[in-house]
Amino acid sequence: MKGTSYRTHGCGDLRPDHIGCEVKVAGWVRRVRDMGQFVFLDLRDRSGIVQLYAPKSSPMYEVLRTLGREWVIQAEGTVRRRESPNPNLPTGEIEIEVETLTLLNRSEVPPFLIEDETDGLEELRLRYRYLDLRRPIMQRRLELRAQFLEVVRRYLRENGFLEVETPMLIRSTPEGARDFLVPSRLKPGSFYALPQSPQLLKQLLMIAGIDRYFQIARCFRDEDYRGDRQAEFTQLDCELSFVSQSEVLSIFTGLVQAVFQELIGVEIGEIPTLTYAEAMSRYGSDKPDLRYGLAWEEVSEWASQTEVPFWKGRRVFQLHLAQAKASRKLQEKWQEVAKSHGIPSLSIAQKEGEKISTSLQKFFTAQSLPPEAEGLWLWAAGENLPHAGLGALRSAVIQDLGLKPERPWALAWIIDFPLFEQDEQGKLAPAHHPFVHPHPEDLEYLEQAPLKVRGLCYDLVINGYEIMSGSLRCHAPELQMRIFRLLGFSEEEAQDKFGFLLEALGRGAPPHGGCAFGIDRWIMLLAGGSSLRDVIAFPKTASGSDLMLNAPAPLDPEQKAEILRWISS
RNA sequence: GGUCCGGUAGUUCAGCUGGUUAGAACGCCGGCCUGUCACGCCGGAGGCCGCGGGUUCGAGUCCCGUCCGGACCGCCA
Repeated sequence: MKGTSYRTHGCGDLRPDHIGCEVKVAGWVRRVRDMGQFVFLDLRDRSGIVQLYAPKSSPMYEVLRTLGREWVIQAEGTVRRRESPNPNLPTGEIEIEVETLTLLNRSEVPPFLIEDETDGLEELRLRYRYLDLRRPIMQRRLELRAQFLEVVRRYLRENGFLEVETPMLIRSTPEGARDFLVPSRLKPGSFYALPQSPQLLKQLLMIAGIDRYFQIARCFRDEDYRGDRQAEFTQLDCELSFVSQSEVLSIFTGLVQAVFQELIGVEIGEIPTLTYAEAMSRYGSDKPDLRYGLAWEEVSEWASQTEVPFWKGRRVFQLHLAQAKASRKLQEKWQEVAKSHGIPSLSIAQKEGEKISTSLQKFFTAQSLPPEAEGLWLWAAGENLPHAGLGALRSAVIQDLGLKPERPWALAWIIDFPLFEQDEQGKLAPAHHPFVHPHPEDLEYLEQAPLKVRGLCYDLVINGYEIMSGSLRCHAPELQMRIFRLLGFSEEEAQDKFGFLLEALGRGAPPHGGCAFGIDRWIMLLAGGSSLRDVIAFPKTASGSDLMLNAPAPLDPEQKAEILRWISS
């Protein structure tokens, strides 16, 4: 740390090399320990903690012992070797014998411990976020986030990307999440929307010839929040022209490798690719947690040759754990899980040597299974097996048996997502967003069998979290219009909502595609946390309020009246 | 929008089927202590039991409403 008029060193920077030096430090009082004949004081700043010392014979003794926690002080003194070192502290071999002390500011007694292991609950920590962020562990998380941005910027710049900012006040588009709206004063009755993502703007940048773009973009979605979902969140938003899907994946594999390597020293190697169809049938999820090898296997053929009557003519999926044992209670719980996810039949068997215990007793002996196979089996059967149910069962089994991950990090590209899905009313809806380029092999039956059409899109899944999502986009206006028509937009509606895009596509749009990383979530994983709020400096609660600023808040009456005038005209 | 859990000292919590003066630990304040670093020891202060209503002789405890926080479902292209 560079010195200023307030300090010559950071508290945590002092080492035995400094013994004998006259130093000046400034920071917050972490704790005072008055021993009678002398006093110790732990002083904290961002660089760490150093112990101040004053013997009773010094005039500083009386000064130090009366200081309160979190008071801001400046101390001047001589670095000396400790009589009893503390090996748990980087500065544990030295202390500063204080000669001059300046009180820079007092502090109220803090409502919770300003320590890595705090006693404050999250609600309190959010209310006094500036105190929460004073905790070393929180500062390390902010540091990790800053390093992340640094690595990402460097990698992308080295690969020819241009960082471009796009506006926050844009217009609302009909699909997707609910928009946050901003009333316009100069055009009463009209509204801006805050971007859910810079999707269309970055496509326009490609048409502008920017070629390779990125942005650390703040995005806003007015939906309900969760531990891993905030009203505003940060995306690493990227778009490239003149690239194939595999080229996009290869460029961003490099980025992901660089981040893991430089931030946490982990070599992730190549990232395996899984199709959507494989992911769904093996793991029951399009974002499987692949730290666990456990996978469903279709055994319909084998099942039809057994005596089990309700397996005949049905599809049967099997989950086998060679080492595992499940109590009756757990088995009942899994039956509930299966039932609540619409799985028609779940059978469970436990085999040890020649002994087998199963609800299939009547139709089934130990000989029905290969002799060397042991452990726990689950069989889900039905004409129609909802994949989500298989996924929920797999998660439940992993959690309830307390399975240990086979590896700390499991990454995968998931590709070949369907382009469309059906909503509740049976209407066609984009599975991803309406600008995804259909898979060229499936283009011919776009109109005939739209649900079978795959998109040129890809997700990156890390430990069961969707960290990045992207696609190649439609660059031909005719193709984009075909998609809009399938989604039920008339020519006029499409022109009204997306006219600017269709027009731009008709003015020399290059083939292009890109992606967006949810970086809050990714940094959360890298920091080893399970809450987004721990890696965002000033996060909001699950109901979207900021407990420190007390936002959202009612308006002044005059302000409110003015807004209402704009809105209703 | 729905379901569930919680709200008691500065903090984290306990408080049984309703029953005298609502507790503990940490923190805070005062005193003592020659090497602490979660210092130790002695003493003390500290409570609209989230808010409003109801039931009851009597409510922290039961009921209704409301606000706040959390988890989950819906939602989040």
